[in-house]
Amino acid sequence: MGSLRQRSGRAGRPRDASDPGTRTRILDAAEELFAGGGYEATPTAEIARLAGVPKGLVFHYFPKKIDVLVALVDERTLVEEAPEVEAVPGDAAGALSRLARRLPLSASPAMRRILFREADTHGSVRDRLGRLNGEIIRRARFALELALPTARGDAARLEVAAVTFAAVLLYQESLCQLTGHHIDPDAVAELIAHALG
Amino acid sequence: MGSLRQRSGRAGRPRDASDPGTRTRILDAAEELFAGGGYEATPTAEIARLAGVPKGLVFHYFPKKIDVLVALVDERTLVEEAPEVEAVPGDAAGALSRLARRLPLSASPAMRRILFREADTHGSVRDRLGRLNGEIIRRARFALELALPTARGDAARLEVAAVTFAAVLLYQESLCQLTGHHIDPDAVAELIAHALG
Amino acid sequence: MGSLRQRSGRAGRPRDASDPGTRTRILDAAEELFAGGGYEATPTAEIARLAGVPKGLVFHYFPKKIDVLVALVDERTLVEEAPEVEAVPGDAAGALSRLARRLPLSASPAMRRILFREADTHGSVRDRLGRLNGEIIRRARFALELALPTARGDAARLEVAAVTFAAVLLYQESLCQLTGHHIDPDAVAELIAHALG
Amino acid sequence: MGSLRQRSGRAGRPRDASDPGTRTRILDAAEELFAGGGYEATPTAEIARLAGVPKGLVFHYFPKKIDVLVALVDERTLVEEAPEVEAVPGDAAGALSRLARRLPLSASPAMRRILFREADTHGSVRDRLGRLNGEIIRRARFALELALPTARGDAARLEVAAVTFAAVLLYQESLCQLTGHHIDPDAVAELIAHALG
DNA sequence: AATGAATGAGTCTTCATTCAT
DNA sequence: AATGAATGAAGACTCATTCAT
Repeated sequence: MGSLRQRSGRAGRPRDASDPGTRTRILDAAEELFAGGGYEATPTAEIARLAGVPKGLVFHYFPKKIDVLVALVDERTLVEEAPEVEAVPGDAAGALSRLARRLPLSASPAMRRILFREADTHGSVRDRLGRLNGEIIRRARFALELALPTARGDAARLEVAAVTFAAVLLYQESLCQLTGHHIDPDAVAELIAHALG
Repeated sequence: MGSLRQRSGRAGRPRDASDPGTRTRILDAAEELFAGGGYEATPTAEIARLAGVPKGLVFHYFPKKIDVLVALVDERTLVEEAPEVEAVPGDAAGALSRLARRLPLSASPAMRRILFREADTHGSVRDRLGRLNGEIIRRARFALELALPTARGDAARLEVAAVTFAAVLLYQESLCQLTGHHIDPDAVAELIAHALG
Repeated sequence: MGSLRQRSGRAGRPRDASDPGTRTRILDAAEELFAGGGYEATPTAEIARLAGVPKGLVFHYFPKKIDVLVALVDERTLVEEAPEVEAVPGDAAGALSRLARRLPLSASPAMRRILFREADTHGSVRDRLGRLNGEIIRRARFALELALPTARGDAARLEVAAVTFAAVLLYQESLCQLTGHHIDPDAVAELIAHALG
Repeated sequence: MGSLRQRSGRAGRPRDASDPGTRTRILDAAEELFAGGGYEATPTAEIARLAGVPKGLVFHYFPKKIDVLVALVDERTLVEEAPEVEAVPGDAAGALSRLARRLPLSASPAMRRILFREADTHGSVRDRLGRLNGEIIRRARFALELALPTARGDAARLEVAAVTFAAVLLYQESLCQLTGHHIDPDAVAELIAHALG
């Protein structure tokens, strides 16, 4: 909150070089508000106010309110091109930790909260979350396979390890925020590595 | 205009022996609807319709809509009196699995989904979720200590194991529903036991 | 249920030259209705109907119903800049009568009725009424002092005269309406002048 | 407030000697609440709660809510049998002052506030207020005629004096409450006597 | 593209009133 | 007479959405 520039000027103002553009400002505002109070609880008028644009303009860029959420999810939770996994054979914990730090999410913490919160009610958000989770699992599995060539035999356990780690990675913030209990991905990585080692 | 409101009213029907009671029917309906579409998206009128009671009666029992949610959380997510943990020394996986099957939650899956979904926006729900999580962590830790007397030395790792397992337990349904990826508590129990063993 | 609310909207008609403006029309309607049936007994929908605007527009200009009353009191019961009191020495009755005709109230009779009726329950209205009364008392006292320089010695009686006259002025309409008994400010002015003369 | 006995017992309880009776307790509660917040703003449920009786019982005694107000006005604002006016010839001020102290109103201050507040909207209340005012005017006129036999010639001025004094008497509390300005009936009596003297 | 007044369906909530017990 | 659950009409207020300018 308070991070967005307020724009009090009227129409026709020349675009400032540092002006991120109206559409972007609207999305910035929506991201902040959806993460804070949730999609349902955020009136479009509030988005407009925080973005510093007139109410009607939001509907110029996003004909329906849901389009704002869809755009946010589409544009701000990209699954990045798979970076190479640097796996040192034998160092499963390190491989997972590195994965954690390169989450294939260009998503801000705010976007991650939005993903969880709205997945329940909005199919497109749920799809995106599912795909993200799948991608993380895939990479965790791959990292573990690289780090522990000998463990390949126990595919089932490896899968469980990958799924568990993915869950921890994606949910860590929600977990902390909702339950008040911290969970440290690195420690979990270490635990899992031990289980497989 | 300016005159007195004229209103008509009628009294209720006799209570059937198998009737669980109006208040219970309202809570049943609310549980179903909140779990399905969420608290915000569920009009009180819808609760009344599903419960088979007139709209006004919902407010007779629950003066504010939020009171329905609070009652649900208060009455249907009880942390049960700690049952004895049956821990066979050496069998950490079994101890955790048994814990999973005796979740100190009298909560239905629906209630668990409600807990997560609404914890974000409703403090009292969040409190309850935090307490539940804390309780599960405590019991998991205790179960592990009983099952693995020798592991007591590594308190930190034990804690990570407990926290991870609690997260999996509480979130399993949300995880599955939101991401489409199943996570099997028993397999995770086995994984964790291996890590500590 | 659980889906997004679909709504339809339409935009407003062009403004006629003789159109006093929507906000003004709403206030006009509210003034009439509040004076007639009272604030509590007037639904906002009724205000909208009389003003010829859709229900929602009332809330566009006045977010809460009470804001309509407050705006009415703020904007339509102005205490005018003190006009000169024309006092002919010796003519106290005339001075008071002239004061009566220049009540420092731009308030219509309707607004005066509203002031009394709602002062009971709405602090801001009560404040305004108190200030008006104070102003009238002040002017009545001043007028009497100018008209009766010799009476200045008896300050207490002059004060009682001013207070009584102010009460009659402010309440005359309510008195008549509520009790059915007319009270003529000029006659009271004459009576009071006699008492001081 | 707090002056009414709370009755928590159930039906069939023997009537205590000091028990004023259910009907009376309901009226007591209503008087307090109507004077405090007004008739419209007082739910019948609130009356029942303050009276310490179940909601349904209010409607047993008073089938419609308005009947409570009507009963209050009928039974608690009696115009007393005219007491003799003690008028000392020549002492008009004293005659009026004595009248003020024997207001032909057995009404409590609370009832007087109710009379004014609800007269606007409820015909029967307005009637009663009109009759009271008429009675006070009549007595004031009579008192003045007795005290100032010589003033009889000026009937019009005497009438104005009576009307003004009646207004002050009836409205004194409302005036003070609404405007914050005190008005002293004795001082007004003195003023009026001077005008006629 | 920009603006904000206009629209009205929908939501929560209140409350007088009835009636079986 | 006593009790409180039951009923539903009405009212305040919200908000996505449209459109003239």
